[in-house]
Amino acid sequence: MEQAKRDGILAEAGRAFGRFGFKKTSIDQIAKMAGVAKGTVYLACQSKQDLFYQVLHREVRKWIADVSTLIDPRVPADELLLRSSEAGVAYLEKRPLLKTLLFGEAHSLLPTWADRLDDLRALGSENVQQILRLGIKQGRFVEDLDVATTAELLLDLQLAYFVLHDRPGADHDARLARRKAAAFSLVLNGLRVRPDAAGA
Amino acid sequence: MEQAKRDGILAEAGRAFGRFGFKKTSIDQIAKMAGVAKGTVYLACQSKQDLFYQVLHREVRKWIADVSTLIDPRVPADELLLRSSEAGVAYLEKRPLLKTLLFGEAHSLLPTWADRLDDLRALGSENVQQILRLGIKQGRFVEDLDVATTAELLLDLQLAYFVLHDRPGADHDARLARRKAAAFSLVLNGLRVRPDAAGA
DNA sequence: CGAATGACCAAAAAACCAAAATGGTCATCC
DNA sequence: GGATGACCATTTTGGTTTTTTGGTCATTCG
Repeated sequence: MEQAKRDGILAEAGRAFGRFGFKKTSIDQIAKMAGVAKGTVYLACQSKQDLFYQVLHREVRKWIADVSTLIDPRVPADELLLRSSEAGVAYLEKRPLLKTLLFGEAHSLLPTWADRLDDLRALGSENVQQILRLGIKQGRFVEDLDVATTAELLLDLQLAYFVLHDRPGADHDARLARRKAAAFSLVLNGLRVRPDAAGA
Repeated sequence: MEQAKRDGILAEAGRAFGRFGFKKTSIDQIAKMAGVAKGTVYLACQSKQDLFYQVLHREVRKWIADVSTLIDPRVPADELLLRSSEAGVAYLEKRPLLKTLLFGEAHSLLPTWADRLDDLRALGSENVQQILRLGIKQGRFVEDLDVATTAELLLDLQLAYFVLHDRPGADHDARLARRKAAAFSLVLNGLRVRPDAAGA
């Protein structure tokens, strides 16, 4: 199938899933939105689930691409970690598709889903890995670091934290700021090679 | 109302909520299990929600009490943090009531619920706070630490992590171990005053 | 007299079922 | 040969009735 048509279908599917969620979106609907017949949609995917996954996969790739533009080897890795974290969250805010789909429905789907989510997570942690490696090269982060594991950890914390604390409230912003500060203090000081005398 | 009767009602309510969840448990059922009439249950609580909250509150207190037995001022606070974290998770495994109720249903209840959950969380973070303060007194943790915020942070991370990763899988244990190691390396190195030359 | 009871009520949930919609296929057509 | 949409088995929906439930309170009991 022609790439342009595939792109169109995936784009419309993304719009639909984003607006109505997985369950409330029908293939007929997507087909109509994309201006093709239902059978054609099934030339671009194996099943509705697969379609959903393809959409998420694209979205995560875009996310990574967006955030990775920040990575400048001349900037200290600590600073990059902070920036990329904020950019990542901002991106999630700006494009609710990922947030909604990743956290809202993804959990309650097929058993195979967990594995695919892991794939997405691994993909999403690539940026953090890059920064970690940069930090090691810069001599700012400890050398004996399980980069892959630590990157996934940081990503999860970022996501978990984001989800855990987006409920509204009066002193919400102040508390969130305190928490962010505490978290970064913890994480960064742990990463720094050796904050002897001068640094603090 | 007599304390023993109140205890009995709360105990049965806990059993019922733990087995069937909040929605699928009826007051009639609890009353029957506790061997009292329905009206009597309402002498021990204001509403079903209140009853649920009282049960959770007790459970959290027991949890704290259980874990706090570990806190021995002669033990290095780093070690205590590790132990209490593992004990806390073990406790959750052993008594699924808390886990189920805190993560399963608590989120989707009344708007007021969020506040009460915060209360419970604050309560649950007391142990961690104690350890943090001990660590500062021992000269092992940095002095300028937002103890309350950091404690809640650590507790949340512990819980979030636990929930996020209890899905089964082949290499589950190995991955979890790696992640735990990475997390503790991050957190502890961040907390330590100054890991100069000797420590590493 | 105060603590405990259970019949009672409005409101919510479950049970039921017919009608509509949905995921997925495939013979047919351009 | 890539695209189509009528077609089918299975779900989901909408509306209705029946049952259960949270909560109350006049009455009873110790």
